[in-house]
Amino acid sequence: MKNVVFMGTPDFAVGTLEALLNSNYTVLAVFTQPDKPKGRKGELTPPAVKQCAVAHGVPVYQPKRIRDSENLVFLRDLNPDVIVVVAFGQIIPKEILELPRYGCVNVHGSLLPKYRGAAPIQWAIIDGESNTGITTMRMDEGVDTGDILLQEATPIAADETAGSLFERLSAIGASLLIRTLEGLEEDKITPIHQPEQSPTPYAAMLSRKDGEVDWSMDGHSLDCRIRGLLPWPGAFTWLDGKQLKIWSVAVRDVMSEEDEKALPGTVLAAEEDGILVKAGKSGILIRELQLEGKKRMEAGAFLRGCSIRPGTVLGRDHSAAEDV
RNA sequence: CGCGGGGUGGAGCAGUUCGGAAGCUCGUCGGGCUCAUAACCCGAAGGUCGUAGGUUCAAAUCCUACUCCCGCAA
Repeated sequence: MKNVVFMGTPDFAVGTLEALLNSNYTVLAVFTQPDKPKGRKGELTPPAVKQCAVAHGVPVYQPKRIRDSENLVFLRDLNPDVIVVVAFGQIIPKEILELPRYGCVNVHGSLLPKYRGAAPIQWAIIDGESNTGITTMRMDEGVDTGDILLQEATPIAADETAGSLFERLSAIGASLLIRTLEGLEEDKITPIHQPEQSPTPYAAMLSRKDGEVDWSMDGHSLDCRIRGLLPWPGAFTWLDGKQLKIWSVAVRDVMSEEDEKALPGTVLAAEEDGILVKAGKSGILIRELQLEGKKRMEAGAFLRGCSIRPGTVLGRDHSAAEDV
């Protein structure tokens, strides 16, 4: 086995592509998503994988629909021994899956069958899992349901964010893929069939809306959720009708009797080390935040310029009533 | 030309509506109180008010252009 076609799109896939480029395998071509408008000005930006491929002089193809028959014809001509797919972002049709001799190998950011779907890394943190990992699998027609080839686990730290976990898993994925290809070649891997049902809900892609904080959730769950949402889409709530982004929190369980009665989202205290907010039946200390139009800053700095009285209620439903 | 907020000593902000002495909460430095302190009291330093131009007797404030940062939308 020598010739590889790579399909991938975001940062997460770049590590694996680089590992392939630095290996004995030959990357015939790279498939990635079309350039998309990005940022405040909507400038057309190429995906991270494209930038990497271009830098290494590998031919890049950006079909809008991988299903279109011309792609199948083209791939047939390339005749790769294997197609490596990492966070590509399009469903690959059966005809392509069956094309290469060794099939299509996918690098997935969870320990399958857990967390099938587009955002496995984030959801593992949101659910408060104590560990997760990388799975390489031979793709079939289902989403992340193919036979498992190799797995490597990594613990989820107490202060883990999706961003930090992404970085780590990206590196693990790169090395695990190379080992997987070598293992396949030497016929040393026994594929393991996945159970029909995943033990976890489908890990759907996150959107900005998922970032709105539900203060009725208890402190620990909220902490996990906020960390799972960082750095994108991020968690936010509302203060006086303005959006307030939350960057860093700590769970606080100890509450006075009076605090027990407070509504979820109520500010219980605002001090140098943070803003204590009622969350579910416990509390959350907001340590780093960012008000709409302002920069990210620590709670102490924020309070020096903008005082928040205890009793203020954060959230959409209360911001309107605040003015009364 | 997508919508909106902002740039004021080292940090975070007020002041701009209605032009007329540069303020607030901290930090820093010096002194005092104290067994002691990040606590308290007294004092000091530190700012071309994003840049350039314009109006005016007078501009942080009004007008024009530019620039940088941020929230939303995609």
